[in-house]
Amino acid sequence: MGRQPCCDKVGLKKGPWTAEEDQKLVAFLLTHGHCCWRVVPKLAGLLRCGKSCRLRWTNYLRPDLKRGLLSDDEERLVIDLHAQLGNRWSKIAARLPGRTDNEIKNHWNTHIKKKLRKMGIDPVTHQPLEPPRPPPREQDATPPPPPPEPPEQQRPPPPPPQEIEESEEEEQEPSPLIEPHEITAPPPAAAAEAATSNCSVSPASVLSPSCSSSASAASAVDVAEWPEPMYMFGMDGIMDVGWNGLISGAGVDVDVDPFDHYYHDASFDDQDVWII
DNA sequence: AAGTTCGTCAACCGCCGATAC
DNA sequence: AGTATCGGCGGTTGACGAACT
Repeated sequence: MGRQPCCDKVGLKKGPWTAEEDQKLVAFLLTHGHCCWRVVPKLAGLLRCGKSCRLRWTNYLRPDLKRGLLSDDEERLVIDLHAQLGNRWSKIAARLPGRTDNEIKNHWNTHIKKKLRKMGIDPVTHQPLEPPRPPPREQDATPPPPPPEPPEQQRPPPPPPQEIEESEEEEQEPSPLIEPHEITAPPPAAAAEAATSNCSVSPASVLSPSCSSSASAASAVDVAEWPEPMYMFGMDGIMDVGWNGLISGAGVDVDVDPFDHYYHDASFDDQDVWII
């Protein structure tokens, strides 16, 4: 006897999220934290799969996310890490605070790959590209060893010059290019947005590290009791208003840095970086 | 101005390891 | 011990806007 299914996938909405759905999800997670994703959509009043909620939250709604293009420093770091880790985007993302694996993966595929190729570097092996060869003649059909760009998933990551140690005690954590304090004081691009946000909130329930039903029950603001302002702005509003506004709108006590819990336990080691 | 192509990125899909039952 | 689900990951898709013809 296993667990209950995540979702029956019947009658569940797919596709782009609406502002209202975002608001519901954000409000719910900020007040309750996520106990287990399977029940989040139900409790939040969403016709979404829990998986979809998790994805939306981690890739778009998380309050600590930086928006916009990666800086040059971040880009360099991504390239460095990719050379060592290969396509392990989550590991790479764990070392870039405020960035998601999806974002990095997209940026890699759309920007960095091209850049590296232009520079004559193979984005897969990080070695200089071979000079273009004349097309093989028809008769010698035996394909030349390594094809220009074999499917990446079939290749192991390039042999790391020095494999990044992932164990906690041994890991020589390169001090992240972006220090935690820089997240609370985001880069110029985000500064204006952040200016409206003193980031002085942390719903205790959001801090609950795991499925502590007591925490969510004790501090829970019943979904039905969400304050009206929660619904007074659209998704753009969420970003514009800033998290102060969003959180205060959610009726949550505001006396702690809302982002603290994200880096408080950050080891930049594994997926456990983002403790909610 | 209209049509086409290209680039970007949010979201989905399917797989896998961990874990609850 | 075995089974089924959860949560997370990486790959892929498709919608949309920008650039180009």
